[in-house]
Amino acid sequence: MDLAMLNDRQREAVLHTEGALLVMAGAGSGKTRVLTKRIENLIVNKGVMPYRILALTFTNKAANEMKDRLRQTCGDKADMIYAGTFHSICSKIMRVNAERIGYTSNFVIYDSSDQLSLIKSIMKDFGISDKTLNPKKVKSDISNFKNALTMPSDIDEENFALDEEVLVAKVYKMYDKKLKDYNAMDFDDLIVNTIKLFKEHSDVLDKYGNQFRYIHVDEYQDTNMTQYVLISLLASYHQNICVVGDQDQSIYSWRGADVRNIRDFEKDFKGAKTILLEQNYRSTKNILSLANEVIKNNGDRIEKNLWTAYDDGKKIAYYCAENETAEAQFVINAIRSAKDRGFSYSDIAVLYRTNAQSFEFETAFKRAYIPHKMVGGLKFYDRKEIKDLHSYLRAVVNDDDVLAYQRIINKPIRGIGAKSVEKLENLKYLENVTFFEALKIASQKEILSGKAKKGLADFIKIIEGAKKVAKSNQVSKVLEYIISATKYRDELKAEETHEAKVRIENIDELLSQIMNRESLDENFTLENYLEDLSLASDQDQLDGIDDDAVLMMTLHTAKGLEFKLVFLVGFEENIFPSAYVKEDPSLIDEERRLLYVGITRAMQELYITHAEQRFKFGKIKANNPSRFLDEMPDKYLECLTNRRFFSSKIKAKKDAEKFTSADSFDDYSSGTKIKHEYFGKGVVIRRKDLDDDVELLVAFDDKGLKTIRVSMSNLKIVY
DNA sequence: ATTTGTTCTTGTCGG
DNA sequence: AAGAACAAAT
Repeated sequence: MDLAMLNDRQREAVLHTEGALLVMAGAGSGKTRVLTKRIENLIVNKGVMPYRILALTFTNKAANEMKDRLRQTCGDKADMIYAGTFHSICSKIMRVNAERIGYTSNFVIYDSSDQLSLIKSIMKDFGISDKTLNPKKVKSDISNFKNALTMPSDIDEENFALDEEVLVAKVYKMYDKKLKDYNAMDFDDLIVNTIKLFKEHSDVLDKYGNQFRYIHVDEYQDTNMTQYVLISLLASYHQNICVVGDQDQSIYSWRGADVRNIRDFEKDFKGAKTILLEQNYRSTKNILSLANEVIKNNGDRIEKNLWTAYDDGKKIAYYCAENETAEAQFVINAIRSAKDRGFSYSDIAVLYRTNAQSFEFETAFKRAYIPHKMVGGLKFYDRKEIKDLHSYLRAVVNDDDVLAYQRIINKPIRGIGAKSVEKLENLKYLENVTFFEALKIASQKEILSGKAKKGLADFIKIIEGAKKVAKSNQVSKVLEYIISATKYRDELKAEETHEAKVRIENIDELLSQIMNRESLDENFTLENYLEDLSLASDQDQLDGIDDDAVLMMTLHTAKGLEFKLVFLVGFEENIFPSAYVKEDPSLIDEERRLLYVGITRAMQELYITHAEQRFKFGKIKANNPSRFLDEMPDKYLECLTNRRFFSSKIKAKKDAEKFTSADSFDDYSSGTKIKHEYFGKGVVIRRKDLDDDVELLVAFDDKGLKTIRVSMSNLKIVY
């Protein structure tokens, strides 16, 4: 095995196989290489059987890449290592052992939108309005309960002082019951139920604990409490656990990730060794220095000395555009120039804070004939027609997937409305049978109205037909059956709209994707398909694409990736950092870490852009440059704008002083109610954005119409 | 009483 | 664009 390509620290991490090991790996310090080499060393030099190695990665793509690299040195044995995300490994374990905790192995996995619709329907049943409880808040509360391993049975409502908390607990209990009744698990359940399985069935834990002699966890800074518990249980058998991570790149606290895991690793695993990887092999000095300068502003972090042997490279280009169109145009020009200088499209990525920003770039790229690919975002699989067809497939696999049945039972319209569905679900509980059984019973009895009864009979026929096809045919055949039996395509065709045409194209695309998978893997089953679908990550879309195209994605999705050229766009207050920091200032540190991740994706050139005005929710809004701009020393930056660059920095500071407790320029859109020092209360009629100021036409309650400049007046927004 | 069609509101980040 | 609230139709 070739260890020469590793530096001393990396080599140490590769060879330190016994006991607990924490690798603090700065951005671009070669952690993937270390993990792969480490596993290779275990297999090749230490003769460890591959199935005794567990590697938990952040995406399936990372796991596949690891296997691909290992296959080159270890051969087909590489496929036997257990590599995957926490969720996919847990799902694998649950499929084998589901019966032990009251599930069957064909359970479905509910995604966020499934969760939300289930929560909404439960709230409706309880008569809780959306105003009393925000369903999204309930969803995150439930997730927090699960991530703290607080089971519904652990909750005693007596302990809650607030009515709201009591209600959330009530919803949580029903939510948990329904998931079990539906033979479904949400993402949190995959982990929590595996822990439950291990705790309640020591023989199962023994099996896996003994099997996994070497455990690896990548991106450890983004693991949550349940994931920590899970690996602790498994690692208690052989104590060989290696985690890799970087505190400064922790960007998922909003979904339960807890940096305490990485911070307390040495306490949690006795005798742990820590190795620091501080040499960066990715970026130029300018890029790395900028990243270091920015992240310095975070409190509560361990100082790190990330360095590179590379040259200074180009300065970071900063561009302040007039509006979002000009911002996209600047990016296009810079891409063309990069092409002329010998870069490929695929060397380039456009990174943004929110998916909504992608639209402008997509249209601009299309117009400019720049090949591009959007990663993540509104996913293909989130489209209505695809979700409908998938729900049919889910219904075929799982008789109790009530959510899937609810979605499709009246698609196409069969006269089975909400009330009928409610009756049907009641019947399921009354007769204590699966939902599909309940449908069959209902169609024989006089429970539904004539029209609904007829529709139900048709529906049952379709599902039974599809089940029959599924028994002895490939997935594509089942789907084709469903499409023709439901006349799904025919109905769209009859619509004769552009939208319907696109939907038909999507359906055909879905079919061809499935057929493609079938041609590659003869054991490709419907169950496999649904499983892969629910566990796929955004980055997985990059697997196997080799088009020469500019990639567009969110900063979160870009984690772990690198590009020669990076465009960091929308560098503005209320976008990056997100407007949510206004409500909760403690969020700023994570925004800064996200920026750190963004900057360190760049290898050679980094461009940061900002639009002074942009359309948002149908209105023009002016945005100040990101406050993070002030944290970037001028010596690393080069201004590529004929507009005011440094003045905008000064302006931001000036604004901050003037409006410490008030609001910044961007909040004075038309319709805003304001209060003026002398003129009193009024409403903004029109706003005009000047170079360094904003001019407002205001209708004052007492003084009539006045034109004022925001910078000249002491204004407050009246809510 | 239910279902179907229409208008209105809303919008981080994702396995 | 999609779901929710509301109005109209059966």
